[in-house]
Amino acid sequence: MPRRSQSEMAILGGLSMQPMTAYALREAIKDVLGHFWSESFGQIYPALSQLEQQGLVTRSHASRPGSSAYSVTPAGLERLRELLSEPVVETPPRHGLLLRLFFGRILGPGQCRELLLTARAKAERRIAEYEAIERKVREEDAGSPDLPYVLITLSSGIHGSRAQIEWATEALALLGDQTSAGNHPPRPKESQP
Amino acid sequence: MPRRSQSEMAILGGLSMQPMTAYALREAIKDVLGHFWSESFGQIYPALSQLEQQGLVTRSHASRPGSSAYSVTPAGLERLRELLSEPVVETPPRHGLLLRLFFGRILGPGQCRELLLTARAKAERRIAEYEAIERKVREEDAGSPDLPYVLITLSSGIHGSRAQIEWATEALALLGDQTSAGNHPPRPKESQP
DNA sequence: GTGTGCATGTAATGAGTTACATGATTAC
DNA sequence: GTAATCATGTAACTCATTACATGCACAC
Repeated sequence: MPRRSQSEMAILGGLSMQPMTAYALREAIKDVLGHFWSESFGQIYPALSQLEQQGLVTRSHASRPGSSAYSVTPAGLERLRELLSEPVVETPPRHGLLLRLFFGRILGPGQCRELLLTARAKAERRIAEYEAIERKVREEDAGSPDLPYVLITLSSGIHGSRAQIEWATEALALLGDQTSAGNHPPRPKESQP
Repeated sequence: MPRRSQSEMAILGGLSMQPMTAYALREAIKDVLGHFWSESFGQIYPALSQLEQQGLVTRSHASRPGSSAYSVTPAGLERLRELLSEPVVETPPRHGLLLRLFFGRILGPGQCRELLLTARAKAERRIAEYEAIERKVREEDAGSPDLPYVLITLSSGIHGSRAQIEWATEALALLGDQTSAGNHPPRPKESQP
């Protein structure tokens, strides 16, 4: 369960869906897994060489000289299954927005409101993105055995974003939601219902 | 914007609420900010020495010899305000559960279901924790100017967890939920308790 | 012929965790 | 007295990002 093998998992998983070059793999991770995963070049290239040495992937010469497409070997698929079965590694949380709001007394209600409005707007944009992708994959990948799983990860994003919108709205109300730019002193709230 | 200053922010913020030793600060970050922030010893001690050199915190001899409590200087408070105003640093996502589900075809529906059930159970436990903390702070910190901000961060956790429960339930249904271990009928939207 | 995109890789750098070494104090 | 907790600090290590160096191919 070292963190290292998390990258391995993403790489083998990506290649298991479709053989491709390292460059394309990185693009795919950015575009497709982007909402919940990230890998950089500095990870992917060394990891691929290592996977090749272990016989978990093979490189075959692609159309263009100098470029090579990787694909997963049967042993690699076995390894992937193994990795996927390992317990989820929890990454230590680092939620900058919440940290700022926690110290909101220092920052003042005005700036806190701005932070919340921005976060809400972002969440709204994210939902639109997710729904667009959902429509796309439902059409393009109709019938694919991967489709339900792709939909599940998308759904997670949508649920999370919706929750953030509700939360931000509630928090704004708690801070005394005047949507004007004017400076209002923090009116003490009545005891919460 | 450098990530480094994120630790500074957490440290100054923590000390701004109450002067304490480095050890106590770490405990506080673990217990109080734990849901959305983390710092380790290896970060805190060097950062504190640096902050002291910059005159942003001062150490005063505490009750016990060999231990010293830190408190924020006026300059430190100014710096904190500055840091809090800087744009939120987005950390690259690394969501192990979603990665596994995305490759769910490899893992198979059975193991995916298990993952979802575990995630849902965890979210339920988290909600109970948050609600316990909420009751506690409403009582202990009643009237404190920090209270509304603490409640906002707690509320974020509760909303997020509720969303995860709903998502997991939906996903389980999508995968063909035979095991109704723990019945989760759609929760009617209600005003807060 | 030049800019953009595809493609590969290495080096520098920094962030952050963990383990270790050390010792005082408190509780039993 | 001894175990647990409080307390401080450093060193080693891992993980990951970013910048850099390089070059081909294709469109305009």
